[in-house]
Amino acid sequence: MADIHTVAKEAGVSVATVSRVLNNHPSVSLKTRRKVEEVIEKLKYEPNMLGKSLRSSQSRLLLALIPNISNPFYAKVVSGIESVAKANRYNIMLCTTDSNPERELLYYDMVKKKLAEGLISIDPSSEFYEMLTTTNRYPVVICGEHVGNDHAPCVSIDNAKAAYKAVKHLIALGHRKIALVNSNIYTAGLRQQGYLKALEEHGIEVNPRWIAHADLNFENAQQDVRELLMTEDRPTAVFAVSDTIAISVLKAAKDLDIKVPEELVVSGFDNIDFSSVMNPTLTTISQPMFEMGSHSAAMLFKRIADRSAAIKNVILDHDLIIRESTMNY
Amino acid sequence: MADIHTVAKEAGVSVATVSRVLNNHPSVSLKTRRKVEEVIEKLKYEPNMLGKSLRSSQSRLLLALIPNISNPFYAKVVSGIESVAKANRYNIMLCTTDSNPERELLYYDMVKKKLAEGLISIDPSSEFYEMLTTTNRYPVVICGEHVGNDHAPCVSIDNAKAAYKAVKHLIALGHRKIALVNSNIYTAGLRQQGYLKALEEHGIEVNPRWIAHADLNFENAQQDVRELLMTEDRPTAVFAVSDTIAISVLKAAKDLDIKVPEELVVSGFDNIDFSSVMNPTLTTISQPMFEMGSHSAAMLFKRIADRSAAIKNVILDHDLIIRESTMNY
DNA sequence: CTGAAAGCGCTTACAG
DNA sequence: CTGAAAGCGCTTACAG
Repeated sequence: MADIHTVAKEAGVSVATVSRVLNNHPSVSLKTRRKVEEVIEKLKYEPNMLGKSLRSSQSRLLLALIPNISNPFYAKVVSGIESVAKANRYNIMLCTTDSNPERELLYYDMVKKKLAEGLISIDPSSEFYEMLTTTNRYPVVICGEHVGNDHAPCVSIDNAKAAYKAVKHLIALGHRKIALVNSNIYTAGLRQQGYLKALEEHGIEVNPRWIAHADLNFENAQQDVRELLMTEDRPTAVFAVSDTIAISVLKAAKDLDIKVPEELVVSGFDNIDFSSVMNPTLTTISQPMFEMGSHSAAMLFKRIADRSAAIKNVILDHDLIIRESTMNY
Repeated sequence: MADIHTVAKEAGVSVATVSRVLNNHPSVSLKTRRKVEEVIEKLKYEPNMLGKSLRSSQSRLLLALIPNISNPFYAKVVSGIESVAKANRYNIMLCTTDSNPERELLYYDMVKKKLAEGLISIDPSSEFYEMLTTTNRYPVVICGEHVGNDHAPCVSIDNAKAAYKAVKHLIALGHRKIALVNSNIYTAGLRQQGYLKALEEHGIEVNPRWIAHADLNFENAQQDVRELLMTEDRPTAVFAVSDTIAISVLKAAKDLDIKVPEELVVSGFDNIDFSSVMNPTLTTISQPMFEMGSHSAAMLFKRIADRSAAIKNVILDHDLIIRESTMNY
């Protein structure tokens, strides 16, 4: 593969001139430019990014960390990130972590090692989250959670309040046997707070057997949820901390011949695309996914430009979307 | 940020020695190693990957291109890729393309520019696909399609045959008014061939009005599909080239009060997780997603190791999975 | 408008 | 077991 020296020699100019042509430096004469471009074309020369990035110490590359690609929620957030990155002529690369701290660290290392200039972590694991808020020294933004400090600014909705609102809705429908299906994402804790607060406000005692924990994977989640629904004294309402879990609840209910919403009402969280095509369609909380992404990216760019900039956390609005799974008949 | 020289000076050794410690070179004395490690720790030194990659001309990084992250099908393929990459101590980065040739080229450029050593393209756009099969000079593997040549080896199932099998199944149920819902992925063409072949074999005339085209996005797809179902002489069976489209068909049918499977049977393609939690559950074609990914990665490594290696295309098995959406009542 | 030269942060024969 | 030095492929003041 040709390098910049080969091109320079072939074109009868210095490597400095080739570099200037490559970077559209205005000082190159049209004639020289033409000749160099011709040689570049002829030799099919491709500039080596490693040399360029090393020298200029910028890769114009950002990382977006997501737990998995199965949850369509993340797709929307990422497209928000991409739109801002594009406007700044940066590329973004997607990294799936499976909520595995080791893998998160691996990508964080790529920032340390200068392969990328910064990173946005969407729904980080609690371990990674802890690390970021205590020892982080690199450009990082957390998306989907709002506890934070100077080590890593955050973009999120008010998760506790959103959960509170969803559970209030279930209570308003007349339910008092309300289950929570939790998961291992960090925000789940805040959503649980909202759930507890709503119950407390209405004097509903918390039944520990109705606080379940489910995997984000469908097959596992269905098994987890089935146990909850098969108990003698089963709940009449379920609040799940994620739509994928709520969809597993719908499926498990169908398998157990429990009618939704007649015998069981269900609320999810996230408003993923699939939630509106389910049968019944799913009540859920809608987060401003695109905006969460674009805000995160904007904050990251601020941090990259000024490592000591004071960046305010951003809390965005959310909506309760009522659909068939909690319709009153 | 400290660099290798700072560490060397502080430890009272040469940069060569620091480098050796970094790379676990066995020739370093225990005492020296200890001292260097101490300084690395103290200075929180992080080796710069750009310098390392430039010098050693390997980044140990692979790219996996997927059209979008909304389709859970890709998640499984990617995890197959990751398992093989991990075994080779390579990292993989996910890139979403929206089936946009420009974006595909952008990531291809990262390979050209040495940021990554190779690339696996899952369901490439036809433009990108053409480019790869004619002018590609870099380590690339195509996943999801099997036409190919020496420029880019491929891993796939026999898409035409799988579609043929699915449509045969619809015919066996007694249907003759069978619609095809197509999309813009490259494999769609092959799946259409299978559809046509099955009809032809059974002397069923092709009705052009029953060959529809849908976007892979839910909202758009539902609109596209609705038109098909609202015609006077509507089909009684639908074969969709992707599960996400088939799910849109289920949703549109529900909205139009058309009972599935009683008044309309539906088959999808891909066997994504959601297909089994739909109501009714979705008949579909299952591809060996994980294996498709792991084979692709293995082929890519072969190509990286030997740029002129002859690599055979791989065609894997598939299964027709019959579920409620085509049950006979 | 163009070139010679220094340097980005590493690795690796080579010599001792 | 260790170091001096060359070099990976670029960019960018500096000088002319």
